[in-house]
Amino acid sequence: MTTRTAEQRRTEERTVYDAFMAACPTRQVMATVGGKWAGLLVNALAAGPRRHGELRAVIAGVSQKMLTQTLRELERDGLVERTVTPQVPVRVDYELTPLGRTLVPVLRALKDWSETHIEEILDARSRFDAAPPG
Amino acid sequence: MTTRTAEQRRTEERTVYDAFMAACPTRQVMATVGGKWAGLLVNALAAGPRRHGELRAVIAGVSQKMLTQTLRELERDGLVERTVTPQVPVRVDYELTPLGRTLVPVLRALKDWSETHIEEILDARSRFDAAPPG
DNA sequence: CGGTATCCCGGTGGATACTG
DNA sequence: CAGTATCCACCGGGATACCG
Repeated sequence: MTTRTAEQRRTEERTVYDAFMAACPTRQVMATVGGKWAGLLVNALAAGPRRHGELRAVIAGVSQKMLTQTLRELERDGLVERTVTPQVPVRVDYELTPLGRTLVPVLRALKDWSETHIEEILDARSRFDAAPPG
Repeated sequence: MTTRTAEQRRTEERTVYDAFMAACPTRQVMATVGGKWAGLLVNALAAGPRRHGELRAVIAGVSQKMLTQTLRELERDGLVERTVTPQVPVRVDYELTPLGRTLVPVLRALKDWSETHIEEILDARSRFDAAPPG
């Protein structure tokens, strides 16, 4: 039988979708920016260049592993530039690239929306969680 | 000795940070909206009410588990309203709430930024990945 | 048709220790 | 000070099967 089963068709559709999703610009951006620390980092760097250690202090709570990792991702995407000054001990500065700076307003819009509506959301959650179980 | 060790201090700081992060509106919003499907879902619902099955078709690739799960989260946050019409078989419609609709422009801004700059990002990645290993 | 319940895998991200 | 290397716990999310 040449007819595909429902399973086969779904798997096929999913493959197609995967390709589509992988190409989706928004998802690709979210993969980097949607991370736990990326947003905070871009925000912190919006004020100007910062050293690794300064960021650790400002972001408070981030492990140096995640800090380095997130900075690498942002650097890879061309949002942040890493500058090494060879001295002892070595000095490393991070700053937003022009591309990175164009992202700041977008993130701030998201932040503004969040701060404006967080109460409504929290209220909605309370109501939802208190909803009759039947 | 009443003096705290460095470990203790760091753990303490992290606890404080945790409380702070947990309260951060942006992070709370991202927890819901940053999900793999939430954005696409809000976008799909921006055009009007849709049934569960319709969404499965439109979003193409989402499992019904994730669809239901994501819709629940959005409903819990008051962004989506779920309407059950008791008939056989039962009919369920989803639509954006007024609050949910205010999120649409913000998401679109993010989408626009992504589509505008995705090429630059992709280029940056290529350059970064091709960078001299030394 | 819409939803729930399980099981399971992989990625994210935290702790810790070590290098230059 | 900045970064790398492990190890590991947790959770998002996919597959599958079953309910109303």
